[in-house]
Amino acid sequence: MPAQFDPAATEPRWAKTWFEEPFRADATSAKPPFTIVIPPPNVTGNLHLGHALDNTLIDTLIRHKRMAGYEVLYLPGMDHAGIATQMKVEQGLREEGKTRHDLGREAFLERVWAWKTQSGGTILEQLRRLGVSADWTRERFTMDAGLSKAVRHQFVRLYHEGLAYRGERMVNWDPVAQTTLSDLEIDRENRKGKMYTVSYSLEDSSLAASNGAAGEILIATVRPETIFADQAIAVHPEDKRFQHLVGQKARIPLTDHLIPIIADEAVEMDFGVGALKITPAHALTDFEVGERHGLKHPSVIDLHGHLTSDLVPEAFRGLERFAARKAVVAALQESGALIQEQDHTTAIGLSERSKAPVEPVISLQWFVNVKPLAQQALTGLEQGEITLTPERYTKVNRDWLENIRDWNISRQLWWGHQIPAWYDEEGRIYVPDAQNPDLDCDLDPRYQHLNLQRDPDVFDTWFSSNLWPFSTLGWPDEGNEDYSKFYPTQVLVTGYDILFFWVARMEMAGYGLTGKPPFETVMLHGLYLDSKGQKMSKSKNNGIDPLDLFDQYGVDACRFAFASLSTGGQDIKHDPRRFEQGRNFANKLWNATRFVKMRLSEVAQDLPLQDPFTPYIRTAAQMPTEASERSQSLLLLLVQQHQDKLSLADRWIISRLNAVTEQVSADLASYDIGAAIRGLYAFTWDEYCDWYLEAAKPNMSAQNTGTLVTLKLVLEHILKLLHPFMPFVTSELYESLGHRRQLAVHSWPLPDSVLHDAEATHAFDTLRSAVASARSLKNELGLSPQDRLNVAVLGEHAALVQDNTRTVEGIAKVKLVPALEGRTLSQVAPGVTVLAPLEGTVDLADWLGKQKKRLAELDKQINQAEGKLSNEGFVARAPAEVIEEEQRRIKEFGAQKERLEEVLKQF
RNA sequence: AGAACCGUAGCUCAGGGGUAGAGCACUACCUUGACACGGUAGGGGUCAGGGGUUCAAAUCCCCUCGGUUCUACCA
Repeated sequence: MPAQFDPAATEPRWAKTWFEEPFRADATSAKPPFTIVIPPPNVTGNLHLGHALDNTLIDTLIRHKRMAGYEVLYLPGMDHAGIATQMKVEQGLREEGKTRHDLGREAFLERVWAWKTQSGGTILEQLRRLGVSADWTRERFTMDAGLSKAVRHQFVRLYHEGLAYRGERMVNWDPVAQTTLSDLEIDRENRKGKMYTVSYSLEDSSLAASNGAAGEILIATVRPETIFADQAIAVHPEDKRFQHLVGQKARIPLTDHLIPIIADEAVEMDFGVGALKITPAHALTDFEVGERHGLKHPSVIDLHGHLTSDLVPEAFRGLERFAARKAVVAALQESGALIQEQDHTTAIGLSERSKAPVEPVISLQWFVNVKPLAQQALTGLEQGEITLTPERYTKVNRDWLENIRDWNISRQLWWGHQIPAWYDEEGRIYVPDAQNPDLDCDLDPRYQHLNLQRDPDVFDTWFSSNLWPFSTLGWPDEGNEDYSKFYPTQVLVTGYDILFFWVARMEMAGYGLTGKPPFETVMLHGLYLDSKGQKMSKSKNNGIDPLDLFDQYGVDACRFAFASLSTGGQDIKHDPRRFEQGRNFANKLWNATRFVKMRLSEVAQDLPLQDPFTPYIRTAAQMPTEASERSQSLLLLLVQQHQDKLSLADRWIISRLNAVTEQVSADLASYDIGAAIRGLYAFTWDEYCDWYLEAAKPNMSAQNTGTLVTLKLVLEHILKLLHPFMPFVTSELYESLGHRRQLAVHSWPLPDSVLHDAEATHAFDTLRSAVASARSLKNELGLSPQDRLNVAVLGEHAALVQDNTRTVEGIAKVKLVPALEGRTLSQVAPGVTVLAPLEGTVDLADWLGKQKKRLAELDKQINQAEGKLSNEGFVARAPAEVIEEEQRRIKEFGAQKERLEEVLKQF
């Protein structure tokens, strides 16, 4: 066994095993289900740290539950990412000098599928490196037949319930991708621009607005190129400056068009010049104002972002919107209508995919009225059917469901689920019957006399990923085994940044279509930020590739870092030191095992150290009830069989292990994965390796069967507890200890109060104090570790130390003697004072300084405790345990103080 | 404009009414038969500031300052 753990030599074999012989979920099992569906990444995507974090947390929960005896399903898959995928394939076509229209819809889609088969989905391969224990036989894709059927059923149902409708509304248009977008596919970005003050002349030149000269009214705008589509000028109804002008008319500059001046509450009096132009076709708020005032909404910008329409003076027609802005500004300036131009920062909406500024347009699209669906989800949330952790996100979830707007679900793309709606020559809509949703209307015998054309558009990708928790399990076939067994799912793990669009939509779809919550618990984690605390983005080029981290530190180390950095949904700032810590920890574990194996093979070849329950695998009938588990507890068995042969250290580590087992299980139950791994790290390193292994060293002859068995079983127990977090190294080590079945299918240890041993814990703590004191003295005396120093022990627990002479001498590398002659250097600790002969070159002043500091500290603690106890309120109101603790502290610190003063008398 | 989170050792972060913690960094010593990706002994903090509640506040409440994020946006 090499002296260093080499992840590269270990990981590929296990990753391959877990992919080729996946952990298949058995829908017919009698075990209780535990289901997590992966948040499906884009088929175009690469693994980023968010995915790695998600899936580390998921796999940790999953591996734990599998070991704990649940029928576990971890369902992997991807979504088809409508726009992203289509743009990717179109990019390829462009390089061949073609467009998708050259191929036609059918050939284009064949090409997309070919791309998907060949180069899509690398992300799932990357995920395998992470060691996820997914059921790869159940991998799903949102464009699969089954999931497509689910989408179709969803639409048909919503249509017949009156919730899906077609209408003319203002939508977000991506002029590059040539499709509508939902609000959530838009990134807001603050950009520097200009705000223009423009003069509109009043029809009645005898009037004046107080913000301009006679005969004019000034308005402010950032989009002067849209003035040709203006339908009104709006002012606030209570704005005294303009009240006399309401109902009057003004002329759009560069044209002869007159528009009314209206009053609307949406206007902010204090902003700009107090008046603004209303352009209902080109801004959402303007559209809403227009609706209130019965304005028309002519458009002057076409779907490619060019100025068009008879309303536009010929000079500007055909200009691209940003070129048009320059031209219009120049013309306004020339005509004297441009009064002012000032710098102004506006939040501009950019298409998430094409990065083009989004153009609000009025268009005929399919929408879903989500209010009733949101209401059902809200009710479920209120009733606690879904729990969010951290709990504070419940409010965010609720706010989102309460304020949700109608959802534009149609996209002008080819890649996606084509909308199952047909139109006749008069534009009437035909949608399949609710009873027979799979029958296309143009194949429906009832409609053969009509010339039906199918809607060419496809659904928003979210209109399929909202079904993911149940479409992947066979819905709409609710009699399906998988659906019956594994739905609703238990946990959803994702970043809080997509609480809004994905989580809320799954909740609505779950309640609306299955009548059940899609998941019981939503576990939200924070964003993974770069080391400066900034969000990673392509534009900033500050992304960190998890695959590089895997290479550099090993996957277990990365999983350790992800797990230990994740606390309470806080954002995670990248810190390489945490990955080093994980790497070092994996190595520590490796070497602890190496040590145990070496010693056991030297000393104990004949000992019956085989785990008596290997290959014991818990079956359905043996669900972990407390009673059945007890009889199976290896540690309990160990304690029973070797009771007389256990050393103090053995008893101590078993008691501590039991406490840690209990704590880790509790942490996992409350989804506090960070606390769980931090606790395991501390126990493994600081207690098992630093103290127990050292204490065991002098006790490892063949007669010490208690220690030899403890050594091995505690190690195996640690490997089990760590397995969900660091599956590679633990599987490898467990196997190397002689187990034939892989660690992942062994059972999760349960704590047992019988193993709690307070006496051993206190006693061993005293030994630790004695050892630490002896080491400290050796340090003061400038001795090297191998020098055997004679030390004597005084104090309340001196006898205990003497009873464990071999252990203390072995760990501290000292020689315990009954007493010392002459001057001594001493170290006072709880329960014991350790003395060493004062010889050689010692910096006495330094040592005395430290002792005085220590004395002052003791005094401070004693005074604090006495202060509390002399406070009547404290004695009257504090709990009895707290009062006893203070009394104990006075006694303990008092004893130490006494001993310390005794020691200092010599000087 | 609303909402939430954060401010603890030099750095990155745990803790979350009753004794201030970890990793890294720092100082000194140690290549001792598991591990230098290691070991031992140390140094280092008025828990952002101010009020309040309480017998007791780093922890709960309020305010201020600083930082971050989300949502909505003002032409």
